[in-house]
Amino acid sequence: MDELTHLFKTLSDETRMRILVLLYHKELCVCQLQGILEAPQPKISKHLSKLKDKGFVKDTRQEQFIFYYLNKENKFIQELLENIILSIQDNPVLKNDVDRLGLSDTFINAQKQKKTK
Amino acid sequence: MDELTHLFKTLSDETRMRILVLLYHKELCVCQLQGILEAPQPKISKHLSKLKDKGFVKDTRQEQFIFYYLNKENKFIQELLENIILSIQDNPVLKNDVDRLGLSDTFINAQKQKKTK
DNA sequence: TACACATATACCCATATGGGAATATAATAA
DNA sequence: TTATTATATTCCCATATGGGTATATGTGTA
Repeated sequence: MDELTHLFKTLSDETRMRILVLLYHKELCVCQLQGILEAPQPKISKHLSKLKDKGFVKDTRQEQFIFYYLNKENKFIQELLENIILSIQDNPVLKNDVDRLGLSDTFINAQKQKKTK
Repeated sequence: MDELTHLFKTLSDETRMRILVLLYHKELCVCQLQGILEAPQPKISKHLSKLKDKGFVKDTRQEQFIFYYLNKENKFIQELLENIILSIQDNPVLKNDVDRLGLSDTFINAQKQKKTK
């Protein structure tokens, strides 16, 4: 029982929902989410930690960055997000976040860009 | 935005979820829910009040009882509950609640039964 | 009217939750 | 090794939430 209610509790936070919608489109590291959502780093990290605990996302380190991505094995969140994406036009906040996804590379710092050249 | 997260917040309580699953099967008054869920009356009333505020349920008075039923116009909750019902075998608590639905008439008091005869 | 029952509300308390600031940890760079 | 960057964690506070008890409101009945 707890599982079901805890699942909804995890979804009942605006920041977490915004993160999930963004990750649905693209895997992102903490600093990218920080930039897109314009939120302090501990805030992002704490929500990611909760999302990971609940099995919504997974993470992988790539050099100095830790990238988060949706846990594809979690069918529930996958389908739910698809439905939310479909109605995203109704939601200015989520729509704007997704628009800002184009900026994501901006938030990977200069060092990284130097290396990849 | 708030709407989406508040919606999940409303679903993230065990008692409310149990009530919704029961109402999916049958409209019920407060005293019947009290009996099935074995919970105090104010607790039931308060959760029903929240479910009503959020547009999940509606109510109608029939003599001294107030019956609650799912708001059929709310497609979201309707579909969500269908999915939960499908997986209800996995959930001992919800399964037991639905089994106890057969007792619902028991919790309508003697006066009512006298009148309807 | 007075009483009984069904339901709603108010009040209080304990706990959970989210956020900010500071700090810790881990990896890379110099 | 030291410094810098990326991320995680800790601590504290304000607020939200759910539950219990008591009480209020509303309806039907004697």
